[in-house]
Amino acid sequence: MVDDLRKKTLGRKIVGVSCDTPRILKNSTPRSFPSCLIGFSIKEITRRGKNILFYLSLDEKEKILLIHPKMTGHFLVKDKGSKKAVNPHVHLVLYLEGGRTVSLSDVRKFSKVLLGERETIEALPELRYLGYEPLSATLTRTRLKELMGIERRSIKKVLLDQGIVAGLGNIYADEVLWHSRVHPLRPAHLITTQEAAALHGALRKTLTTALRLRGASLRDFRDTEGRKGNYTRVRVVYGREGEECYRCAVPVERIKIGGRSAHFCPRCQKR
DNA sequence: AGTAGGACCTGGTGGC
DNA sequence: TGCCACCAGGTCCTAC
Repeated sequence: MVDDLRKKTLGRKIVGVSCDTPRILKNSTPRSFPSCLIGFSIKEITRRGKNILFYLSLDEKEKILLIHPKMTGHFLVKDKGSKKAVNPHVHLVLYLEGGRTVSLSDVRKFSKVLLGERETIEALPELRYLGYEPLSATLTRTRLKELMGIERRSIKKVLLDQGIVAGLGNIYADEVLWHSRVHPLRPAHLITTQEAAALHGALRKTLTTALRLRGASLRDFRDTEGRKGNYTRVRVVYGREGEECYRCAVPVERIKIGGRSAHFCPRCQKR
């Protein structure tokens, strides 16, 4: 998402803003929000965990627009005169100089939008308490093993905890556990050094592949052109309940862990 | 400390 | 075809 947004919007000035769903604006109103953004240019776009950060500037002034797309939010970028169908789930639009628009589409309206000064945004608990970036060099396999060592919760819950590793969601957590041959209910502190190494490798490989294939789209995700991601081509367990495990042919099972579904192979993922 | 359950929303799917 | 129950990639809150 961020790569696409960077390519298409960096350096452009915001000339208009509209929002039809006040509840997604967590610290402003549809009335105050536009005037806070108009005139600012998009200087940089980054990401921390699942939060997308737009760094904006106008003369000496700087602001950050934080957007968390939650489960179903995604961005669509269009040029003036685009013939693409109007998406009925667009709830926020940034109109850029030159006629380009950046729209936030979200069927379930769970997206979260926050606007503020750099210090305000960076101090927010949703950013401050985030854990390691899974692909950063600082998350070594040794460090991952240490992190797991102090957690008595199930490994699945721990992988989904953004305060430990930031950015993994339900699909990739299941995928990573299958590749690591670790059962999702295994208490995290009981994983072996070898398993931690497998987990570390699977985490890196799964996410790198997912990025290369531009996302999963097992449900709603679309890129900024409205296209689906291709991760389904390499997906191994998520959503394959009842189908044969690719390693041992035993049917994939699905259980609930912390209210979310977990898919795994009961034979090759060790409890 | 950890987890379950509900809340926030809408739409897709499968069963009858 | 229509209706209904159930399910959903995230996170936050309360209650146990």
